[in-house]
Amino acid sequence: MQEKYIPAEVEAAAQIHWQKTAAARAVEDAARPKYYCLSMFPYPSGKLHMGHVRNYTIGDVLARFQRMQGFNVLQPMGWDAFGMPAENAAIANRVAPAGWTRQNIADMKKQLQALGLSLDWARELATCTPEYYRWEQWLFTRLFEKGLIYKKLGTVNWDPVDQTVLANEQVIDGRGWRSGALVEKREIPMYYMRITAYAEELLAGLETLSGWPEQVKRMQKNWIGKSVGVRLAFPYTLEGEAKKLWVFTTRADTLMGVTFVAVAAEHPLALHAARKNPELAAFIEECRQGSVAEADLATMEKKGMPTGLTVRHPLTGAEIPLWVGNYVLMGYGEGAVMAVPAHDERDFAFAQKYALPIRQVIAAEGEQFSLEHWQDWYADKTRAFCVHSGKYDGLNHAAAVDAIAADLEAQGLGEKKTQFRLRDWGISRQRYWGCPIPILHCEHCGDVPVPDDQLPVRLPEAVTLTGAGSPLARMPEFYATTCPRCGKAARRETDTMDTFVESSWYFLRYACPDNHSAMLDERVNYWLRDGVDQYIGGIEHAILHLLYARFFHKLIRDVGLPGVKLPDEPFRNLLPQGMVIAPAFYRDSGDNTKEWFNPAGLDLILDERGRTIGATLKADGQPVTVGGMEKMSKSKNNGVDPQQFIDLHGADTARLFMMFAAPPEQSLEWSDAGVEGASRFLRRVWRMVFEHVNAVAGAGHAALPDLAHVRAWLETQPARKDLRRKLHQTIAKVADDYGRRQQFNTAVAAVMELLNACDKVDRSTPGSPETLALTQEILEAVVLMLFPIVPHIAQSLYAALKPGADATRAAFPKVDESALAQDEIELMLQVAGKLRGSFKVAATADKAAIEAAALATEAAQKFLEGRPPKKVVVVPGRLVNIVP
RNA sequence: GCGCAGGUGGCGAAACAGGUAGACGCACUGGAUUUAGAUUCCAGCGCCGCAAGGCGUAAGGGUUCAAAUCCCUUCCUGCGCACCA
Repeated sequence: MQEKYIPAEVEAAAQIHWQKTAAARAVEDAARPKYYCLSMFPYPSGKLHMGHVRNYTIGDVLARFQRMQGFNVLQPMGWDAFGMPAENAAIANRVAPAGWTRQNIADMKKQLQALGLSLDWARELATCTPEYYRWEQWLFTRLFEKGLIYKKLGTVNWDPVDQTVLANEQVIDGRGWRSGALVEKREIPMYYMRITAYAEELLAGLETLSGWPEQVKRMQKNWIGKSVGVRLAFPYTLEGEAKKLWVFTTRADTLMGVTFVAVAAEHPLALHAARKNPELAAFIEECRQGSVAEADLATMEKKGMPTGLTVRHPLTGAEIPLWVGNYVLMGYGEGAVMAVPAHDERDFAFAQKYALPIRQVIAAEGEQFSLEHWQDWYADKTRAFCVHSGKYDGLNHAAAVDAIAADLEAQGLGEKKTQFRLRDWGISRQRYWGCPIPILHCEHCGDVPVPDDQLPVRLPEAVTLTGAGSPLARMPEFYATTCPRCGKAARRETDTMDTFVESSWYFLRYACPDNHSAMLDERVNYWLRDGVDQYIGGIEHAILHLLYARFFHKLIRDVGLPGVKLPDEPFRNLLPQGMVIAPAFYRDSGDNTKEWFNPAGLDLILDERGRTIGATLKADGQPVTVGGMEKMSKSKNNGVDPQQFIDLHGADTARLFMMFAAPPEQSLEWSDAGVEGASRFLRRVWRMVFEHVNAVAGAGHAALPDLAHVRAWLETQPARKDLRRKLHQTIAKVADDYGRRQQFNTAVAAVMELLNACDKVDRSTPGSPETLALTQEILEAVVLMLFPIVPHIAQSLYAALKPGADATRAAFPKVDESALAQDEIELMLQVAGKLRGSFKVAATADKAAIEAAALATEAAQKFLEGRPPKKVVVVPGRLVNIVP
């Protein structure tokens, strides 16, 4: 064994060994329990970032631990390869998105391999290949025929200068990111997936996901947003014709307090009124400006204008003014809302602004209604009741809703209805680099799904991108075709699918990526028998991706594939991982923008306590401003390049630092000093093994004594007996941290503590065959306990400790229960809840004996001053609290 | 704006079921080894205080024998908001 730890050599050797032995290859084996460990696949942006390293290290730690526990582990990897960055790169660098993406995949694969992840590369897939997306198209046609995909108008961001649809991300302060033009909302036909048809099941399914964090389930529940309310109509007459304006409300009990009704700017009624009202037309035009992002809509100033039209109150028949409001969304519900200013904050602010009447219809016992103090008790459904509401006066919330709904229903003006906040999923994108939507438009037959024998609809790869619309729409060789039903000329759909569609089912395809005749086959039944065992990925995916994937999984289950049986939920356990953050440094550029500097190009100025109080740019020696901790990103230029880092310190150091610095779900602060600590620890373990191996060789014993002999010897060696207890306590703790708690930082800390204890004892007594045997037991366990996190160095050290042994095939160390037994334990002594000392009792002592021992302590005597205690609380195994 | 998290020494964090606050690591200080540096080793390290002791988990209040942990109010930070992935 070499004295010096050289990560590059150790890691290369281990990786070659794993490759030769196909250590990570996953093969179906009905006789063995499986463990499917899945990390969210990356977008091939070109370079791995630290968020990836963290994500995949967590996955690898769990995969390796579960292998040591005897499971048949599948840990696959692939590429979420369609998306906008490839198009942006294509425009900027005049390279085709396909080639750019493939090169990035090749580069990133090398980086992933350098990390020593135990991935089964034989199952690698990329979503931009026809072998993958053809099945997505195939499924699309099935869903289209079942009515689970349909067409309707949807609102998008339109850049009037670049003549293109923009993603929300491309709209900055209401303007197009390239053109700077004011963005407009525009309605275009799009295909939608009927996720609302699964709303109930998606909601109910959350209850079965015991392996998901409550936080994520709550977010999904609120996102689905089931509410029971009343759909009701305000009748009106337009050009002599009787019509109804429908709205939905969860507070029908406030119906008598309605003082106006508001519709969206795009609502037909608003457009009708605007024809004769130029001022209103101008306002509607103004409402068209800005992005469609909900956060923008919700934070903008609420504005409105009367249409001059009125609707009638459904119960009283009173005339109610109809307004246009910029906060009412056309694509949401009915595109109209009833307003009760007295009992809704947003309506209240709107009414104040435009001097609209405010009418109290809810009161509570002992509460005075005022415009400042009604929110406090309005929502308190146990106390509030109707007032100024005619026959409904005195009814509480539920009774009033029932009565009002019944009266509305009798007149055909409303009914109780369950509504979801969840909206159907618009999947059409007017972009090139995505999966083509397999639809043909025929003048005679309408929208016709592409027949199976014409699938896949291949995305042409030789294209020129201009930034204005999709090149597919300019390629007759792509879109010109004939209708499979009538044989006449037809036009192929040129929109592509939302890339969320590809990422909604890739985890199923890993089971059988080589099947060219079916989407999935019976291998799925093995790997997904009860779903993916562990899914790991960024918390930012808590709602959208995870909800879409759950939905898609159920769609595939219900379409039914021959020989395939899917569980109801795809992901049994979910571990959402926090971000990697680092300090960001900048200079103000004067024009309200900031120039960000990478820490690699800076000299940091530290105060006497080691805090960063300033920094200068190496290039010019001038100061830069120290910003806060930010997510590592291109825009803040605060990223650390994983590859450079691995070249410098090794993959194991990177993995150890990432696992030790914070628990997986928390954000992780990058720190060069912390990395130094991780590196130091690995050198220390290496040195301890080196010294031990040399000591064993130098002692020249024929063989180290066996366990029975060592146990007997320990009875005469209390310090070493304690050390062996500590070893087995540590094994129990580390196994629990890996398996149940998934807290790797405390697992590492426990091993460090064990080594600290080991060092202390060792120095106090000389070596002997028994000592060496105990140290051997400890070091073997330490190396195996660390193996999931730092597999390369552990591979080397295990072979050094046990020549010929392969750590990759080793089982996780077992706890020796007999080593855990303890004769005497220490308890804390509290007086009036304050810690005043401690005392020892026999481990078998009962409550009475513990209490007696506590009262006999000097500290207790001092505080009691001879008086009997008022109360004594005994918590066995922990403490005694004496209340004098 | 709405939804969901989080806030503990100089720093990253630990405290798992309401029961020893600060494990483990970093930084720092003192010492040893070394030609020097790096490395390594030993000791110290929440705040105030000579000490006894007191105070201390964002702020304020409450429940309890006992609160970082439970409840209420406020403040701050992060994530998501449907076309970034």
